[in-house]
Amino acid sequence: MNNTATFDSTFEPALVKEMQEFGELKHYKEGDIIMDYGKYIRMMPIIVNGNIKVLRMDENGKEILLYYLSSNESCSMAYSCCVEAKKSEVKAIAEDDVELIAIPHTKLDEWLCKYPSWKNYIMRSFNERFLELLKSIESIAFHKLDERLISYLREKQRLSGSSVIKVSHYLIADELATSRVVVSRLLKQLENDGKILLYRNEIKLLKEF
Amino acid sequence: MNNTATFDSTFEPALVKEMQEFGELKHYKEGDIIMDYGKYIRMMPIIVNGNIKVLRMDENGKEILLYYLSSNESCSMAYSCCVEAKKSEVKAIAEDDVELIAIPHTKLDEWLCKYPSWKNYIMRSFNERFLELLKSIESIAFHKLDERLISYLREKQRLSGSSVIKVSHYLIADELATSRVVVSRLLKQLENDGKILLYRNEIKLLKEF
DNA sequence: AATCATTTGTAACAAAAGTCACATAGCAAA
DNA sequence: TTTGCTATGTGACTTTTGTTACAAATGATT
Repeated sequence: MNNTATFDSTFEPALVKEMQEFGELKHYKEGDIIMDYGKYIRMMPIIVNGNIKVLRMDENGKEILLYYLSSNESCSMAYSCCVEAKKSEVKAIAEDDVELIAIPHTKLDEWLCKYPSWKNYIMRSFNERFLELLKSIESIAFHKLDERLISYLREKQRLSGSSVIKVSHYLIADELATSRVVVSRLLKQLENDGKILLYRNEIKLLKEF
Repeated sequence: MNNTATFDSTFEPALVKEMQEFGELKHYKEGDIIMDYGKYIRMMPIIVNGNIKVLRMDENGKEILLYYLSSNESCSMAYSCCVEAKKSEVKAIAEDDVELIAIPHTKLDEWLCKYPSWKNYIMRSFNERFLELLKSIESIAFHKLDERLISYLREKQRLSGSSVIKVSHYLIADELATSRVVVSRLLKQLENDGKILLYRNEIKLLKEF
């Protein structure tokens, strides 16, 4: 394993060394399913680069986007699942090409007491994920679809670093837990307002957006 | 401190002893604010008996119910906030009379390495709270108000152990993040369907509910 | 009993979101 | 070029939710 440059400032040298020794560097391509509902989780991922989207499905198969994980972040859900040997309640998909370090669950506990920086990282991670879920709840409970759609597009822009977003209206509808027709309608409204341009599988955000 | 009978099966004797020594038993009356937005959190609560409701407010002051905490449970949010010396992002109110043990933040870390049962408790707590939030998201995103209202009433029934629920339509509307008129309308529908009986500040759930 | 604050009921309407049906456009493989 | 699949556009309609306004009921307090 290499590519841990960014970790050097976060973790103690001895921990970085252990991470290099016991962590396994994994690669995923865009669209790969990294974690799925009901699967046991045996390792905790720390993302080196790329973005992961985390989804939740209801009884009827409808999925909603919970949050994204980016470089240096980790899924705290995975952590507590590992420690407790639980099955996953969420699905994780590579949003683009992803490189991550898989930490075997046997080490998670050990490091918690051994390295303060690890404990802090885990706690910060729990807190961040908790806040992401709160943000998600706020978004659904307090904001109308047009606002949620705009937030969604901004988030995509932030993650990809580009104003050209490659998605179909169907995917957006899925991730916002609504229907395609509604999304098309709202997007067309944004286009009429001069905020965006619509193409097949592509949305271009203008300066006015 | 006494009243830790239920903890004996969960925690090592030595830990129970430490909890008795360092934990502070606190009492709250129904409606007391146990934790508020922006306040620093310096102790982690473990509930001995009673129920606590945890709320989240948006920018405009509207609040939504996140979940309830009952006996033996704890707010994992408080834990990570303690460790990181963060301000609270949520509000906690005593749903009925509450007794809790306040663990000072200095002990949290120490016990994590010292007592496996403590670490397990904390991890389970994180996981449970995470799942509560997922449930909350599912409820808002996938279910219509009539279904959410029914779940709400059932939860109240479960917590109070009674089929007679003492709340105003206003409170329900607040906690479900909707308006009073809508709640009254849906409740009246349930009454017409022979599922409940409506009184002032009181809802009686019938067998048919 | 009269007063008052609070809660609940309800009509009427507006806005938001969901659904159905079908047309059209874009792209790629045969 | 034709075929076919997928994506998008849009009208028409329904359902759900939100809003406003006001009436009536309830319970506590003078």
